Amino acid sequence: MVCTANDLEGWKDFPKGLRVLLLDKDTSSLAEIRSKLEAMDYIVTTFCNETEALSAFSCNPESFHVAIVEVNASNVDWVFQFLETAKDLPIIMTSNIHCLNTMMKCIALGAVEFLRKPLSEDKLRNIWQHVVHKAFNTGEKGVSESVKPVKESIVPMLQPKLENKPPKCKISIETENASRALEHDHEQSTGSDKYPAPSTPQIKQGSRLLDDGDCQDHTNCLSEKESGEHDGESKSVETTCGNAEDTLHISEPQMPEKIVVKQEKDSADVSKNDINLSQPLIRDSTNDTVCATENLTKASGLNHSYKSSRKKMKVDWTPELHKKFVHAVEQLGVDQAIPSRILELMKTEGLTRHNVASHLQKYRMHKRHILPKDEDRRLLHPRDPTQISYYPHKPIMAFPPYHYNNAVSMPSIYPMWGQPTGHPANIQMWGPPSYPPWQPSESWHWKPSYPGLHADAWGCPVIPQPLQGGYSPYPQIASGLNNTNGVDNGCSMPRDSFELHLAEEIIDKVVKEAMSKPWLPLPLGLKLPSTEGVLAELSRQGICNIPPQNNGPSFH
DNA sequence: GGTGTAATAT
DNA sequence: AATATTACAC
Repeated sequence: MVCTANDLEGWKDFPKGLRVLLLDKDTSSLAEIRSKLEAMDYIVTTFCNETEALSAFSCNPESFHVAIVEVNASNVDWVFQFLETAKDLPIIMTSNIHCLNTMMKCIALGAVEFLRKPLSEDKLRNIWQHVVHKAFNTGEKGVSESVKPVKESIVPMLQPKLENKPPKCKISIETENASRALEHDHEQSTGSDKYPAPSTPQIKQGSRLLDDGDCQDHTNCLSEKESGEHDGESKSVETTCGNAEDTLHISEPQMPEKIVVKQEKDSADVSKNDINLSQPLIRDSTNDTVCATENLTKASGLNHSYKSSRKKMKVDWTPELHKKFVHAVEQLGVDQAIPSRILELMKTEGLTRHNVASHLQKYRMHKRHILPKDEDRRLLHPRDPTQISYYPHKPIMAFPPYHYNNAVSMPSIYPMWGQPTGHPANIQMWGPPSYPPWQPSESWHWKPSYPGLHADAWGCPVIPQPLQGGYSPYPQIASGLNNTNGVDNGCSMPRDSFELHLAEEIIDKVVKEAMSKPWLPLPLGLKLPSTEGVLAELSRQGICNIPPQNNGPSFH
């Protein structure tokens, strides 16, 4: 075959660079089509002469991924011959004439589509789909092992439309148009349900032979509305991939990461073989069917359930996906980390801006709730773990410092998760991997370990607690001093951690100085706890009477 | 129309 | 509980 599934796997900007053989007697038509194709970044080789075209193809069949061949009264025989010769090449016929017999014969001989002139840009844009179709439907030898299950799943996906026998969706792989075609069919209830979109992978070409010959009707189901970005992303995963380049989803690292749709219940029903669990997951909260796909996924291949199945896909923010997210945020920097940009960087199929926004919101909230405290503590607490630790059970520096105006490269400090082989439930995805798992609720809504202590209300250390366990408020230190889990977190400190270390020592000195000499003004950077905070805290601890003179350290 | 946030729904 | 959705302000 000219283009195999394996070829497509490494094709990053697909369908850009698609090599098109274009044959047309009419030079003006030729030029017009060529310019349209080239505008789509297709590589076009034009021919006015059949012989030249044939010889060019014969000399190097690999030069072309797809052909667009004009049929006219004079070259019909040649066309038939060409179709026989180039069976593996997806050949699209075009013509001004409208002879059903000719069309049927072309199709029967393997032409993938018959387009009536003039060719619209949409029609031309979607010629890549035939390449994909051929790549995936050219016989077992031409299909890579990894793709076979996917390919096999396509048939039951599409067959119900023809045979009215609803299968259970396990995996689907589809092109943009395939899903859009379904959507189109469903929403518009056109009478063409029997036929898959002509520009999409099809079960059998014979179905097209049943057509009345009006290619226009089913030539291209990608309407303008569909090809444009419409605001369906919040409701449908499928609709988020706006352009063709983004919509070829073949299992391949270079391709944008795919998302798996799974059902929350009944997951046992799902063929485990069909699901790549390392992929991000999207759960269809509507019908709870797990569907894994190499690309856009929907929970059911059934037309009747399509609408419901495409309602709400919950994104499962797996560690990998979250890592990707974090990486994107880091790349952009805090200032630039907005949902749309993050989404771009993440290059994750099926993920919508809304998904990212939602996650970003959560992410920011978490940072905001956790980190300011950390920052405060970092500023105000002695570093020496032998001295003070209010949070003996929790590594409060689960996150690196978060600066709104100066992004810190988190992964460089704390490689997020770092559990490539899945994510046990107890892994705290928002924290570094080298700490004992927290209860998620604790990580989200930090509460002091000791109910009596409200460190938030206290701007400075006032009630020293003996250090328990090996944890310090400063994970680097804790793990460096007491590396209980074998992860060398302390050594993974970034280059500037040395400066950080020095800064902390200085701060320690300042804090100690301030505590030992409470009569002196507080140095910059240290602030007093509010009176309300002090009183509230004292009252929480059952201290209602404040003696005129305090023993021990005091800021008053 | 995108973004951020909080509240609310699923 | 996690995520999506919504409403609102900017």
